Amino acid sequence: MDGSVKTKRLDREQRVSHILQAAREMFREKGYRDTAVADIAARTGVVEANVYKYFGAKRELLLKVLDAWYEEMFGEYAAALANVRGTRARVRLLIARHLKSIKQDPALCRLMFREVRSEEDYPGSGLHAQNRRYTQLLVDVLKQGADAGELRSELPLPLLRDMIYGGIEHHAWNYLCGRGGLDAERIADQIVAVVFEGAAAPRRRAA
Amino acid sequence: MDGSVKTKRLDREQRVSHILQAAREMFREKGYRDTAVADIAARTGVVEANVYKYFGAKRELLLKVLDAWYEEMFGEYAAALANVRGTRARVRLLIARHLKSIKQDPALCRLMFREVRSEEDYPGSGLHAQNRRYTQLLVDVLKQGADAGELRSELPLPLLRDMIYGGIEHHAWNYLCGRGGLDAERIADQIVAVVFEGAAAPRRRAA
Amino acid sequence: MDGSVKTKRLDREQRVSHILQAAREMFREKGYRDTAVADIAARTGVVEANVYKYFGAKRELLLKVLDAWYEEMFGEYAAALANVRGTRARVRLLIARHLKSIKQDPALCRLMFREVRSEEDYPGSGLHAQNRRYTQLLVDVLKQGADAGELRSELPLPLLRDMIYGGIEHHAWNYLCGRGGLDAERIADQIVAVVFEGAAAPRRRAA
Amino acid sequence: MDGSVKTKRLDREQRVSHILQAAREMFREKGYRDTAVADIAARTGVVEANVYKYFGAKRELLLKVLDAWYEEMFGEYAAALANVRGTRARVRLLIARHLKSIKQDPALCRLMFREVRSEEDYPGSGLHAQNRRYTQLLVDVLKQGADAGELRSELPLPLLRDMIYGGIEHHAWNYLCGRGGLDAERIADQIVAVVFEGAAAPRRRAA
DNA sequence: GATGAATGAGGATTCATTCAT
DNA sequence: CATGAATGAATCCTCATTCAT
Repeated sequence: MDGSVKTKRLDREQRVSHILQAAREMFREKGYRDTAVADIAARTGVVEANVYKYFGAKRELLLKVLDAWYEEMFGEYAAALANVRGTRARVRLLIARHLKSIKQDPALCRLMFREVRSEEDYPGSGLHAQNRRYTQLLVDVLKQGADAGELRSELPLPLLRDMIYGGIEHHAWNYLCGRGGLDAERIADQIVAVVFEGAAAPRRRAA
Repeated sequence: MDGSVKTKRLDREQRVSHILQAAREMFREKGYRDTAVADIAARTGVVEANVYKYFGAKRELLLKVLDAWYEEMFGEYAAALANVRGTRARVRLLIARHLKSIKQDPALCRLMFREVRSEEDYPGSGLHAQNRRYTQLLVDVLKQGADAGELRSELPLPLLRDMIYGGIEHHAWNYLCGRGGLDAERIADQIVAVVFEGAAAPRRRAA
Repeated sequence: MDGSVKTKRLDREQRVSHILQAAREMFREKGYRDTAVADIAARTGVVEANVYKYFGAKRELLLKVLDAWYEEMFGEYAAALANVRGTRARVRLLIARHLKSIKQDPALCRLMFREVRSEEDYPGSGLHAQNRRYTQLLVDVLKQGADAGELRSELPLPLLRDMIYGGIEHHAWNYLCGRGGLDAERIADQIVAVVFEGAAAPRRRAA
Repeated sequence: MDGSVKTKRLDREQRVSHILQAAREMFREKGYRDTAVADIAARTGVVEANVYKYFGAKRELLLKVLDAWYEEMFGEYAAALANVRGTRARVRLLIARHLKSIKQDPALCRLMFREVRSEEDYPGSGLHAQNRRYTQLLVDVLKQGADAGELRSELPLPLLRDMIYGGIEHHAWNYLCGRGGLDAERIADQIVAVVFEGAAAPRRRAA
């Protein structure tokens, strides 16, 4: 008797998962605006109204798709971080990983900028929280670095985070728009260098 | 006897200017998508078709509005720059100015991100060129700093530019979305500090 | 209490049929260009978007309407043909029938000329095929006549078909444009006479 | 003093002629509907309102363009006809000429069918008269043939005319729509043969 | 006679979303 | 739970034509 219930549950979960998968593909291929709910329903093999059964609105689909994406990334990064020591190496890891994520799925990345981050419903949303958790990884690493004396203690960490992620995004923009390449390793090195050493020419030691 | 106002006959230049003004206001108030061309026409006091006479498409209006905005900013910044010496001070000037521009007209700023930068017609457009000219101001200052020996010579200048502008945008995002404040001076100081000194704790002098 | 009538829920087939019917009527009454899709929707008792649900574009409606028309005519003619023997009588039948169709529904006839036949999407369309099938009836009859020795064997059948149908249309044009009458029987006789005997005066037998 | 007047006159005529020329070209290239009055004005090098100075409406331009076309053709055909004797040869001349005109300027030919002949303002228009004068050439030739005893006397001449011109148009349709070729001489021969000898197999003389 | 600014009206199409069955 | 019929609202853009200067 409960077997059937469990089966039902699985069905529902699978259905939701299928729809999300279809949505992710379509959004990737055609973008958010150019994807009709009907398209997603069709690809999933269900009817439009069915999509609304599981997701209240088209936008929710978008949010859920990106949420899942962050979930994946977060898990991977956190795991990778566990194996690396030294603030500099850890920062570099997160930067390189972020760049690689952009390379691997630029379409989803664009969705974040184009369709989500600018919208009014983003701040406070679950996706926003997810995003914070994601970038918080970097802040934590920086914090640990500061605590360990590897970084200046008075640094405005959130600003540093913004300069890193913002810089990456700014820099990757052309790539995201389908133009040019993206050499993750090299850029990661350069960012780390700027962040740690700064741009100022070293003072002559003596006199 | 009725309330209708006969549209005054203006020459092309004036009419174009009026339409642009109205568009700027409407876009600011309601955003791009939620502004109908008819709205702009109404505010200008002309008929919709008249708008299309001078601007081939709604999107062109958006581009022209932002173009004019950059034009204004560029002129101001370049002028201000002429009065300041020292790389650090000059960089700080541009950062603070940029932050203030964001504070002053966050709506136009959002338009750039939401509606323009992500779109396919942006790269290669006149607005893109305008934007490059704008950010190039900073690159030039950095370049001069490097030439003068104030900055490391091997710095990847474009990346530095991206970290600064990207960092600013990332950091200002909440403000842009109508949340929180923006202390331009303080942030400018912090960014300059990070950029010039870097985040690494200074090495102990001795052994 | 208001006059609005709740649209009855119909299944796809019926709805499509109703829309087609309404389109046929409107096109007949006001012509293609002067009929708005909204008009058709209103007459059908549904909303505009509903029309687009079943017909991708206004033009598709036109094509479908005419397709149905040809379908009707083809069935009737083919049936009638089965009961008549002799090439001359069979040819005459098709000519008279065609003339009568023109008389009966000149508006649809005009639609073919004004809106369809001249357009680029016509050749190769389903309607084109339908039209060929229709006129092929005549070619087949002529072919049988030639095989039976009633017609010259070397006749260019397609040209003959064109002279007959083209002649009919040319001749009926005034009627189609709402001027003058159309005596189908008499014209059919005349055409048949010209086609079979030709215009040349019979050679004097002797000498 | 009257010299200046004459100059003015010439100016006006030239202006009209230029506009007509431009209209003819544009209509040929882009069709009637897809040509804006502004296009014609631009090509002529004048302002839109100027076109309206000389032609009351866009449609008048179309009519005038085609009128001039018929004028040219009529002159040529009438002249050519003067040198040919024999009804059959004369009929064949007109047919071949008509086919060649179609070949030479299919675009203008299409304009007649698509935009003019089907419209309500055509019957009774000057262009209609022009067209009648043009086709009347053939009727006159046939009439002369009948009077001379070369053709049956009881023939319905207008119908014969319609079968010939209608047949030609029907037959040339594919060519007019940009598909296939058009062998004027061969088709002319075939039409003449059908018209004069008819389609019926010659009766066996004897028994 | 020319200019060019301004108009007015029209019309197809798209989609997210709901609701009766 | 699934279906799919129905909706409603929104908007860009085109163009022939007129009229003040």
